[in-house]
Amino acid sequence: MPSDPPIFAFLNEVSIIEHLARNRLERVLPDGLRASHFVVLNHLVRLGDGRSLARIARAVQVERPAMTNTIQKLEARGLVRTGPDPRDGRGKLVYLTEAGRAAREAGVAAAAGAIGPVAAGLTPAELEAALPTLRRLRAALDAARDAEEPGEVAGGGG
Amino acid sequence: MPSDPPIFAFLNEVSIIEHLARNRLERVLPDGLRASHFVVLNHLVRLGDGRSLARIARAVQVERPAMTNTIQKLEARGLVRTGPDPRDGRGKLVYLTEAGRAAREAGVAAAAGAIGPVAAGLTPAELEAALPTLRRLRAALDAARDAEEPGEVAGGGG
DNA sequence: TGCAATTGGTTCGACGTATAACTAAATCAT
DNA sequence: ATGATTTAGTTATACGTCGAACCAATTGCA
Repeated sequence: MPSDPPIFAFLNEVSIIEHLARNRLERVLPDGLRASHFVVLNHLVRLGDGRSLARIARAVQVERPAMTNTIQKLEARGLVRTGPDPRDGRGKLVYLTEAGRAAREAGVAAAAGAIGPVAAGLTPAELEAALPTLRRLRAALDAARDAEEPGEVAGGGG
Repeated sequence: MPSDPPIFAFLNEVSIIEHLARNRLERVLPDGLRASHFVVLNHLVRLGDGRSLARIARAVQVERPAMTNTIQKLEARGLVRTGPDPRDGRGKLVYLTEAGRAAREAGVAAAAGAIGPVAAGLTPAELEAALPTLRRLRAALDAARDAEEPGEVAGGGG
């Protein structure tokens, strides 16, 4: 049964890597911060805060209920604060607090410490060589989502 | 803040691709089969059945309780059957049923139909070019898991 | 202007997975 | 042999995510 087109082998590796990397990341993240929370913090630092839940949800590829949950947790920890959107009565904008920025910095450092050594066997050049393929595949999958809004997608990440 | 080593950008893409691909896969899998269930079916077809839960769990990178749950669901659906391990009184071996093999075939077909077109923009050669990097990174992450058994890892995983 | 369709945020219910803990059986060491 | 350690499978608990449903607000269209 050699029916194993490269795309399947590719996605298989991707899925295992995602799993291992997320587990590893969450093990070192400060204060029990979840990977999904960290991703949101990162997103706000990198792309700017004052964004609505729905916008962030689209960007980091989760459904709105998940983002409601994430933001509630982050707010309970004092890492973000929220306020109404003056331009849209439905909206709710999310802002980073100083603690949030600090947590993000700590998270980045922890991530670097945990992932860096693992990636030591791979050269940056090698990783960068594979990146375009990943980006194209991600873009294709994103576009295939029933032409739902392909919107902005979380930038570089880390 | 250019602190974005390729490894982070890489993992960011990986995590998004995993998410989109899994969602897409589960949307087409027959009978509400979950991706994690499909992975186990696939594993047994490809590498042979008559394996213990723990062995399968290690191979597909989930904890044992998750595998207990998965096998219970698969057994309830009649896709696998289980029996004691004659060589190990603790063990429980998992066997595919005909329905299980059929479900796997249907899943593969569905996956091909759902993923194939998406990957149309990427040439097999391009994907294969990136594969070694993915494999090396996966191996590195796997080895980094505190030297827990790096054991067999699910093969190509189509 | 007024009503339909869409969008934002939330809650509810279902589900998969992780960790911790427990029992049984196998393995190791002395 | 015998007790300590490890491993297999399971259960309990916590938690994050999804899909469906709901209401409020906005947008689109007649």
